[in-house]
Amino acid sequence: MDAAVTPPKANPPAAPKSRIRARNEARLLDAAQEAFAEFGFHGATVDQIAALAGMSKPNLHYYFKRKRDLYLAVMQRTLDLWLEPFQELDPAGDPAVELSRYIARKLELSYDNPQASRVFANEILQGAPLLHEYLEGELRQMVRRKARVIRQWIKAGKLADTDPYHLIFLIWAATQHYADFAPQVRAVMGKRQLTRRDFKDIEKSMCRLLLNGLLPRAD
Amino acid sequence: MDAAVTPPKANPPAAPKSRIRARNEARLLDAAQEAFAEFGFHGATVDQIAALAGMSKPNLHYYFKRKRDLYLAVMQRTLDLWLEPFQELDPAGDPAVELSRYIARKLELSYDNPQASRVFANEILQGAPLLHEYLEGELRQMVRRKARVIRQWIKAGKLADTDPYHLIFLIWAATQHYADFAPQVRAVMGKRQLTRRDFKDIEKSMCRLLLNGLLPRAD
DNA sequence: CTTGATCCTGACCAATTGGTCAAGTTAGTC
DNA sequence: GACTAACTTGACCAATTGGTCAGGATCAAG
Repeated sequence: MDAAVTPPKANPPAAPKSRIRARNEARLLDAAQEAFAEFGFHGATVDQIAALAGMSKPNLHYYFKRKRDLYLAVMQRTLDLWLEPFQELDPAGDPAVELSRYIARKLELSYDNPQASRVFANEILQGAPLLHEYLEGELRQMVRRKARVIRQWIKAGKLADTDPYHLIFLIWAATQHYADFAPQVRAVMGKRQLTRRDFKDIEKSMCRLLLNGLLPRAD
Repeated sequence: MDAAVTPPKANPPAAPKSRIRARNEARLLDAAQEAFAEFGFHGATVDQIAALAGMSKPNLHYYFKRKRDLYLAVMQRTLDLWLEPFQELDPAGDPAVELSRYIARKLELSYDNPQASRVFANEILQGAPLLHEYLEGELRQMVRRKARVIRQWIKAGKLADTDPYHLIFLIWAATQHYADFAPQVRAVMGKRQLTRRDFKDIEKSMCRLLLNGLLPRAD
């Protein structure tokens, strides 16, 4: 909960947060995430979020001065959650294992917390007005670092020659697709819900495809 | 421009469309697509769309009674555009060629018309309230048919064993990612714009990855 | 039990927005 | 040129929405 996103005006420097405050902020964040995920920033209303959190609108504004602050806070949370597995890609590990694990973890996030993914997707879709700095700063550096790792693997002959950036994008796109486009996936597959079991299948299919490719292998 | 989406109330049965009407509807559709792509359904305002199309709001309403009608019409157009290359996957062709061509065409669409992709993404993200029927009907059938084609290819030993549905989702996710998440891609890659050249690289990288996989091949 | 800070609310407001309408203008046809 | 249908608009409205405010309730500490 620190420097991942730099809000226009830094939040009041960490008041020690009473128990009530902590509880209510958490509730509001959950409610806001739900609303923003379903209706987008513009579509979600403050009244609605307050109602979802079981409190009055003025009380919401007591904790978050502006709708945008709430939105930022939600996104902050998501980013912190997403960074972790990406960071953990281990240069010393076996790429097949490392990448498979990363895919597995990203898919888990899509399964456990699709709302977070949707809020993020929405923001990017709108041109990322609030995340611009973050994307060009922190995220870019991090990807650059990991791209270097992938290039090492390639040089070491452990991975086929491929553009690291597009590989990363492919993994992001594929894994988040099952959160962001869930309604389409469900409709096309004719399922009412995607179960944990389904996600295990997805994981297996995706890892195999990425590692071995579509063309049959001799071995 | 027919049954892809069934609007709640069918449009007035094709009045012969004067030249002025045709021109203005086209302008409005373009303007609406631009606005919806950038701000989403709720975020885009009717005034804004009218202004973008160079006409007054009441005049807009003369052509499209409700904001939603405009939105539907935009989506209709996109769907028609997208179906075509998917339909053309040829069971008799070589899968490597067919899939590569499909990827290339989808990427072209992402490059030429990212707005359309974004409007669609937005709609799905919001739970696809208006596209539900289409997704569960027409699209589902079409995917089922193409999944069968892929299974044929697998059975014939031309393709590694993989789940056709997830393969299709992967291609959709990967190709549309470059339209929907363009701001992120640009920021991470440190480019101000993705050029046609960039898209050619993406195409090459994606096709190779998908066909050959990440693990080095003996041959 | 008092006191001050934190928390909470009903009532309200200004701005925005989707949509309407009566009245005007323009284009096409005889 | 006259007439009709198609097109266009300024003015307006009702509803929604983000946000405020003054004052009341509650909590924790002395």
